[in-house]
Amino acid sequence: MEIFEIHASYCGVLASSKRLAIMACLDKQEMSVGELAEAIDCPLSTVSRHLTLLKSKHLVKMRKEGTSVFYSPADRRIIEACAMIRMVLVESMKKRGLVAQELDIDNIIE
Amino acid sequence: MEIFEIHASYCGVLASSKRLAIMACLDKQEMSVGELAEAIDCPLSTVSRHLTLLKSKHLVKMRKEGTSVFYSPADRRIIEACAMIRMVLVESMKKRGLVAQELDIDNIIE
DNA sequence: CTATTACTTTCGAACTTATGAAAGTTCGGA
DNA sequence: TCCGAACTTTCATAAGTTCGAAAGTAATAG
Repeated sequence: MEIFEIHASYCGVLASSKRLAIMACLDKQEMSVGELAEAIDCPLSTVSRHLTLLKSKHLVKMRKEGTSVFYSPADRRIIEACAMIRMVLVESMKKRGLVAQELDIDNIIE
Repeated sequence: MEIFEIHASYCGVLASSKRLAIMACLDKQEMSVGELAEAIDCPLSTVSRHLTLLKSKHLVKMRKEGTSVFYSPADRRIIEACAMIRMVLVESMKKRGLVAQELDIDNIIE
C-alpha cells in the first residue's frame, strides 16, 4: 500500500543521526541554521541541506527574520514518537547490558 | 551523541515500505516467512532478508517450528510509535488535501 | 538415504544518499 | 551601491542500499 511508501520516506528522513540531533535541539527551542550548526558541530551547508530535507517532509517549519532563518518542530508528536523509539531501544540495550543501567535517556542532546 | 547514531540505524531499518508492511502484518498475528511473502506480495528471499534485518535490530522475534519460521513483533511500542508517525503524516496530508478526508488510517495492511 | 518443503545466503548490477568545499543568493546596514 | 553576514545550491565523489535469481542449508516425511 502506498501509505507505507510515504511512511518509509519519512523514516528515511529521520534515519540520520544529525537530523535526529537537529530535531532534539529544536524540541528545546527555536534555532537558526548557524546556531544549529554550532550546536551539533556540523558544517553549515550540511545543516542547511538537512533542514531542507526535514522541511520537505513538513517535520520542521521555518521563519525568516532579516538574513537569519529560524527553525522549529512542525508537530511535537513526531518528536514524541522518536522519543518512544529511543526509549524502547535504550531499554532493550540495557537488558542486553550494552549500555549503562543509569543512562538518562531524557537528557541527551549531544 | 552516539545514541542518535543507533536511533538513526533503527529508523533506517524502518525506512522501507516492505518492512513497514511486514511490521503491520505481524501486529495482527504471528506469521511465517512464506505467509508474509504472500501477504505483501514479495519474493520469499526478499522477505527473508527484510526479516533478518528487522531481527538484527530486535524489532521482531522468531520462533522455529519444524521447517517453518514464525515471526512476531518484539515490542508493540515500536509499532505504536510507527502508527503515531503515520497518523501525523496522514493528518498533515489531509490538511494539504493530498489524501481523502475519509481515509481510515487504522485499517490499511496492503 | 532421498526428496520435499521452507528458509537463508550470496551475487552483482542498479539505484539512492551523504558529504565538504566552493560558488551563488538574499537581505540589511553604512 | 557596495559590503558582509547568513543561508542555499551545486558539484563530484564516496558510500551504502535494494533487488530477484540462483545456490545453499536444515528439518522432516517416506
